[in-house]
Amino acid sequence: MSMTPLEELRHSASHVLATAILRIYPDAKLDIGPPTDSGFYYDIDLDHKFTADDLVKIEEEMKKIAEENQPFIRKEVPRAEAEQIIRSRGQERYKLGRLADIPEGEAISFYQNGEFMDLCAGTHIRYTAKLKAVKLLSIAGAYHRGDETNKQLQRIYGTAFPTKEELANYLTQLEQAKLRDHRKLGKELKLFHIDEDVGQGLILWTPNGSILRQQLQDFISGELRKQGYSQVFTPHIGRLALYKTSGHFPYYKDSQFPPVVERDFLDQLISSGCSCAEMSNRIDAVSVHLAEKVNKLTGKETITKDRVLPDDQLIDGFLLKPMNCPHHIKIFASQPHSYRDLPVRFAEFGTVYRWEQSGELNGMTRVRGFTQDDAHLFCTEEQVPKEIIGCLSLVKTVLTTLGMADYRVRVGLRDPDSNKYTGDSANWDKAENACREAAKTLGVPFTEEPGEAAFYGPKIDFVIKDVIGREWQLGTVQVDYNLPVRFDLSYIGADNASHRPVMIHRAPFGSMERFCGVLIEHFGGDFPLWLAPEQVRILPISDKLLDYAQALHAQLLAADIRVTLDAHSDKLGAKIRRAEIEKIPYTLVIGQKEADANSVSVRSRAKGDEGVIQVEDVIARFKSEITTRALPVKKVIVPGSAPQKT
RNA sequence: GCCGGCGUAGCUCAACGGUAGAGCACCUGUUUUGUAAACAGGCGGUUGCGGGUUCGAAUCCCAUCGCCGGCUCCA
Repeated sequence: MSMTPLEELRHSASHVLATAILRIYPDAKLDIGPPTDSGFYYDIDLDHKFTADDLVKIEEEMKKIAEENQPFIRKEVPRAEAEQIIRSRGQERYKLGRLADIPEGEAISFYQNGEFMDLCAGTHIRYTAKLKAVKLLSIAGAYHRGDETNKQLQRIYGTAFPTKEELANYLTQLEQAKLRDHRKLGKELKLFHIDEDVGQGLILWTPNGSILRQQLQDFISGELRKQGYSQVFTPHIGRLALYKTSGHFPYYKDSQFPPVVERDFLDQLISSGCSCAEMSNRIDAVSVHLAEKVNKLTGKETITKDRVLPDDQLIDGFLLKPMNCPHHIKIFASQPHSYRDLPVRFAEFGTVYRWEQSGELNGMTRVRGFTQDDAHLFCTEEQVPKEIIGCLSLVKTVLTTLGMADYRVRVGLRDPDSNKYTGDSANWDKAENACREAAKTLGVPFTEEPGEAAFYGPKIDFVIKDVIGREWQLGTVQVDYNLPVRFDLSYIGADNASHRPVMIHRAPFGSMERFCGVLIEHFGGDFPLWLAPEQVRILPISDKLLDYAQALHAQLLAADIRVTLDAHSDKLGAKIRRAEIEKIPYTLVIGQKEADANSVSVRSRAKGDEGVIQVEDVIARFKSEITTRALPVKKVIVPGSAPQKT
């Protein structure tokens, strides 16, 4: 495996990090230290817990090692000698396991710099003196081999660049990215709130954030009408049996909110002294009737005998819905369908709830309750390719409209070694092919990733990075041959026989919460006019202009523009400053001159003072900018800093 | 869930064993303003919640909740 020069530099930095750590903490047991996209890390097992002060000390030691200008020397050895080297250095705890990973017949190499020697395939820079710009960034926990049943090690993250300037630039970039963090902007611009009394990962949309979301929903709804979708509404809960039929329960029990058990059952259970374990079994269990039905439809023992209990043993209850599909399926199944009706497309902004582990929650991007811009398409097998392409074009429309170009496309296929997938493999092959072919039409590079499929079918995901480089799946299109079988869906074909439809699940935004989180960061809070919660603010330069200001305010409101009036008795500069901080796209300054001429002085956030314009003209301009969903002009000024006074 | 760090006024932060403070925001006056901060006064905190140590706790200890960075997970 060859490394780029930058990776080589960073990987060498991780060796120097290990060298420094062993100098200060000789008892440290090393695991691995690879380069990453933005730097490097080393995983270390040590009783002493590293602190921020330790990082400073370690970094100083690393500088010394760089100054010592040690050469990196490669040494290839036979396996037995490798083992002996590792033992002699007291590093057998993890390194022997890493040695065992190297296949027989492959070269076993060590790299030595100074007194330090590490099992390593390489490659490296030639001398430590080339490490001129290294910075240790953070300490984190990480499981050995990424397996949570293994011991958790301490991971030290750092980064390195060829020059000090590049490092400084990178660190500045990191700082600036933090200013755009949706959690920070969400608070500053009053877009959303998370309250611990309401619960972790549950978003409260404040008025400003609600405008943003509503605008996006209106936008997508308009696109859906053009594409022949039907709006539906469904409740937030469904009976357990529904999810036992779909297969979502109990397979995903750990990532669902626990079921709501009916009161009668609860009373009964309490009086009968039912144990927790027994209760859990009886909730998970499936009736004889349902098991037989599902097994017959799927043609195999999908629901095993050990999950079946007699009806009087079953505990009924409801589940907060973890997805909308079963509800939409039931709408489809509620009426007979002819091939002439297909495709049937049901759309709903459907709110779902999932029990994410507390440590995984993150602002709006990883939450426990979220609203998918969901839809389910029911079509014939022949219609699948065209429908997938239709869905993809919708996602593209969305991303293009918002100027989001920095995303990647992932075709999620099943993992051939896993048994979590339902349905027969011929259908899987068809569905995977349809996805692959549709992805090719996108005109965007995509990767095929085994193991990324949903349990019921393959999918095409749009993945976008947040300001600190974390990837989030947004839009998704999934092909499903399985749920139609489980729910015994059918339509009458031209041959007057019953046929099985194919389902497509799709959500161009993914979830409103995650999408808005990413969107806030994408725009850094400087939303295009059509999305800005407050589009225009009127700034009278004195109270004497209030009458004119109020008339103007009414006029803009009548034109359906989100406008406010700053009636504080502050100087103009203060009003402008406030509007800038709140990232209001346009301010209209009015003084006597403007009032006399039925005009306004326009100041845009992007360009500053744009001069005096007639009221009718400025309204027309705003309306046009809103209806075309124009993207904001990039500001030249760096975010967060005021322009210098001249 | 796990490892580590952090919770002080609406916001950003100070006080680090000895009477909880500043700026901004907000309210009230004064000011009537021309493109990024007028002036004065006022309101506002059982220091996340609960225990403990101490003459005395925001500060030290324990527990719990929440947040942050990773890890694991993500239908």
